[in-house]
Amino acid sequence: MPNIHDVAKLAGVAPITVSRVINNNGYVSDKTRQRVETAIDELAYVPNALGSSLRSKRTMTLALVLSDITNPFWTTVARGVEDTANENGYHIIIGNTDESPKKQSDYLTFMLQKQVDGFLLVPASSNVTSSDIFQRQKVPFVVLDRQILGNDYDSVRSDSQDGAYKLASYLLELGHKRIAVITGRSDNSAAKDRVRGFLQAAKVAGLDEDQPVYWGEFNQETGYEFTRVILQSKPRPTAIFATNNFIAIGVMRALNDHELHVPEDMSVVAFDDLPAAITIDPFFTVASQQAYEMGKKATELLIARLGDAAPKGPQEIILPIDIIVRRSSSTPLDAP
Amino acid sequence: MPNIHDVAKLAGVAPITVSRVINNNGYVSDKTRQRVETAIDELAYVPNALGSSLRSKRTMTLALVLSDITNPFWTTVARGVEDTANENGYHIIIGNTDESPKKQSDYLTFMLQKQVDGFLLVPASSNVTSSDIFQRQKVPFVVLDRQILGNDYDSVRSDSQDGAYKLASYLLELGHKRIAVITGRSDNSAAKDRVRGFLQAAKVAGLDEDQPVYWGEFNQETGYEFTRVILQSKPRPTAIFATNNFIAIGVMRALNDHELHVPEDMSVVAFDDLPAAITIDPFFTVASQQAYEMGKKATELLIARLGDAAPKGPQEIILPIDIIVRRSSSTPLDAP
DNA sequence: ATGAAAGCGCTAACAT
DNA sequence: ATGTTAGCGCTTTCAT
Repeated sequence: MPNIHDVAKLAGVAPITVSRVINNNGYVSDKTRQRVETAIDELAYVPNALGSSLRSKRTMTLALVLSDITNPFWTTVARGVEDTANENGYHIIIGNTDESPKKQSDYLTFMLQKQVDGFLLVPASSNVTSSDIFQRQKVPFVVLDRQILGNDYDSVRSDSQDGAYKLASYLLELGHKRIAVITGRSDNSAAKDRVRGFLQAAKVAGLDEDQPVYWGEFNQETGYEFTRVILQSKPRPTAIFATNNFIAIGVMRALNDHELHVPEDMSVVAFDDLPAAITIDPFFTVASQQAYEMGKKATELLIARLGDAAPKGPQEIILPIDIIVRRSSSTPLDAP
Repeated sequence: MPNIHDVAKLAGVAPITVSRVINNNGYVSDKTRQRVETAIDELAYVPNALGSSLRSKRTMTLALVLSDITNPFWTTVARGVEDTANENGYHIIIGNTDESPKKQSDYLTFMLQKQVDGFLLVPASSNVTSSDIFQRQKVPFVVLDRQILGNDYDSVRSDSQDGAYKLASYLLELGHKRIAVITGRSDNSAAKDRVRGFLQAAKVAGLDEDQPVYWGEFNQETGYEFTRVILQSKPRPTAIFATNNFIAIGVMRALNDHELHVPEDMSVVAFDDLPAAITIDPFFTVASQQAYEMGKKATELLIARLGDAAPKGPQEIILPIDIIVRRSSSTPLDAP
């Protein structure tokens, strides 16, 4: 493969001049630029980013570490990140942690080795002090969706507590008196915030505070299994509050298996909409997060940190949540 | 940030010895290894992969360039690629082309600059001779899902023609006499193969060969718009054959808008299953591709090429397709 | 079992 | 407007 030296020789200039043409900086006369570009084409020269980055100490690459790109919510966040990064001349590399601190740590190490300029992190667990590794390595990072220990970091997340409050209030106004909540792990701040918002709404509505709350994972199995438990419980709740989209799908599957109808036999509401692209007929009443916007805002903040536009202290951006009422919820019937 | 030199100094050895410890190759005594590892921990040393790759000419990174990670089919392929790559010590970086040759070309250039060891490519268009760029740069690549010009390249794809043949035959056996096909762009070999398989089945069944075929994009809009056209056409088809999952969703939305029931008023069959994770209640009769397997097989082939296990000539791996019958299809009623 | 020297490809810093 | 020099951090090659 030809290198910058070969191009320089063919064009009759010094390597640094070729570099100036490629990166479009410094002074190069039009005539010289022409000659260099011809040489580049002739040799089909592709600059080696390793050499460039090693010397310049910038890779123009950002790392996005999230739980699972299979979840349409995260896919949407990722597109927001990718689009915004590209607009600013950056590229991204993605890692899936599957909520495992071990996988997260492996990816962070790998990406640090690759010398990414900054990180966008959805922490696998709030208990892992993943921020240490960044601070030691002096790499800027932005935390998405969740909170971690300490408060001296940049973050972008939805107002989960308020969203849950509004979604629960809506159910309560319909007249539901007993609502089951199925949520994620207790070391996930979003899972906790959503439960907190729910309980707050229940309290305001004057309900007894021992509404059933089931802690599991943000996945379909959790939704499925706990719904089976809920259906056996007495008094049986008239509504189920799923704190993410996968849990909601598990809930629906369990209800279908029991031949129960939604919303006639059970109301179901959820966090996180499913993208229109993969939905035949939007059905769930949801607290809809601004997924694309979350990715965009976080990336803008990170890129600002990398340049001169860095804000002073740690930034905390909280995005509002909208409630969208659809057909999965209605006034309660009397429990059987 | 500390470098290999700092670690070497602290451990009282030469940098090359540190390198040997990190990469676990060459002879290092246990005692020396111990000292080096202590030094690494003490300094929180993270090896710089840029220096390493620049010298060794290997990045242990593969590029996956596909149309759109938002499509659950590609998400599944990507997980197959990622898992297989990781098992073999490789990492992947992903680029979305959105079926645009320009975006594809931009990503290929970027990834070549990053010196990836090999490419997994879902070509945006069969007309673009993207293989040129690889051959010039002498980077191994494997083509997924589709065919491109020439035949001297490695590829992994589903047997689209046979899958379409079986899916169409199934509809024909139910008694459908007029079936509309909605498919992707004609420069997409998979779109063409599926139409070809369909027409072949129609011919075998003795149907007139002017079954309506609508060429568009592999997206929801195409499914939606053409379904509206189909509903106006005379004689009206009794079944719609969607050649991918997004088209199928567009079809369903259009039918819902017209208050038509599936399968009572119209049978619908599709290529590509939707993942169980995001499906409440599997409904479509589908030709199901082995998405994960496609990613896995392609990655194994690419990694074999990179090592000594390289097969001789170009390999062409064709995966079988299964038909799964569900509730979206039935015997036809008389057309209105 | 360990090390010295050289160089991968590029650009920062400093000329001219 | 263009060039020279040096060096980013690592590993290949060759010694010992």
